[in-house]
Amino acid sequence: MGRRSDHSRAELEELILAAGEAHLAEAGFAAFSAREVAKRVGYSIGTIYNLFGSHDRLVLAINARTLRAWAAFLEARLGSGHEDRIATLIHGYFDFAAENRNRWMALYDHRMADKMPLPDDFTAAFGALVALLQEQVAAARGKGSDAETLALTGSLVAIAHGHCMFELNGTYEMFGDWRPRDAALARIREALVSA
Amino acid sequence: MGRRSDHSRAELEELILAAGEAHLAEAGFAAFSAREVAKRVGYSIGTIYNLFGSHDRLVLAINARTLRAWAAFLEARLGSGHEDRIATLIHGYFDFAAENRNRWMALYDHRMADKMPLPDDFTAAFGALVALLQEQVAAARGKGSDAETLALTGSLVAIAHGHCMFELNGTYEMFGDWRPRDAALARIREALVSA
DNA sequence: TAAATATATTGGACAGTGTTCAATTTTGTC
DNA sequence: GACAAAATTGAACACTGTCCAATATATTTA
Repeated sequence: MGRRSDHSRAELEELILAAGEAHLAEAGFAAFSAREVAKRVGYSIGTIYNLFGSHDRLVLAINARTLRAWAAFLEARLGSGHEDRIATLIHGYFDFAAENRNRWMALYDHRMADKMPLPDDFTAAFGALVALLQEQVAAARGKGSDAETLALTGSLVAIAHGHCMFELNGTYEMFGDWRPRDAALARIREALVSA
Repeated sequence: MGRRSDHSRAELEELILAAGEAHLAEAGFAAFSAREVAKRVGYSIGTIYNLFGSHDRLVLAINARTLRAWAAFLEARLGSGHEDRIATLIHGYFDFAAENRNRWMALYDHRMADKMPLPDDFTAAFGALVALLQEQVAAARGKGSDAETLALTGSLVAIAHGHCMFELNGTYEMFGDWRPRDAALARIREALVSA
């Protein structure tokens, strides 16, 4: 029924993303449905496709939000003034993932079709998160070029990711009473010492 | 229709799993379809449901095969006689994942509904893979209880997993010219030294 | 052997999905 | 008010997982 000035374009986008985020958090990636999001905001499925183009891009837009929320979460933790900033980051990493299970999982559940380039806001959100982490890694090791620090950051994030994933998907049960979170911190400390 | 003695129950299962594996390898987890598997083996969709019960359990059965293939792949590499067995394992880990992208990804794409226990053959296949790895970790460190070795194995696998995932899903591009495979090996060496 | 029972197999039906797009309704402009 | 532009709709399409009454084949019994 034509342009509804109930909401501006930007407001409508925000509305859809907020509803989509809630739906994703409740249902998980596999059960996420664009039609359900449309139902929640009271617009038709067509409108969602006009604004976001595809299921994929809607998920990516929500994922970009998740990345921004994650970065904000970590910054808040860092701001709380604990002096062991690496431990603060690792616990923040795991806590965010655990408290936002489905949203965090969706970050990795979603595979982009072939080599379609990622939307800019997604890449930007990821870049901001990486920059935040890199800064702390740089401070923790003191020495080394930016390129080396960036590469080391990649490795430390990969460590955290692997351990966090195993904690959330139950794989950890295969390894006795192994505690992924503590192990991640230990491995990252070892890597920083060796660097 | 009716019972076709063309294939015994076991033969039919094998037929379906082989076709399903091929389809999964070609299409990837997101596009995997039980109907397509039925089409490939020339049976109806109902037959697949009679044998496997659900889409989920069909995927799990294929995933169990992938785990067994992965373990066999690693054993073959270890048998080739290179003396640096840790490096052999890491390269085997990454090579298998790269050569069987979609099948390897499906291992992690698939999330079981809630706390439904995994089928026995899946758990067994996973256990065998872990045992294989644990044996090499035990040899590499020489000392320590079985429980400690198992926990360390979990941590090393998590490191490999995180790095391998970042290599396959393109995340590595965010970290300059970082090479996940080499980094994984370096981190694992550090962890073994520190252990 | 023929009849009765047990077991496989089928494929239509259902509710849901992502995606497209002609038709419709609203808004902005002259 | 008339016209053009833009936004919104929802039916249509091809697909999915899942269920299950009907059917076809095997096996067992008489």
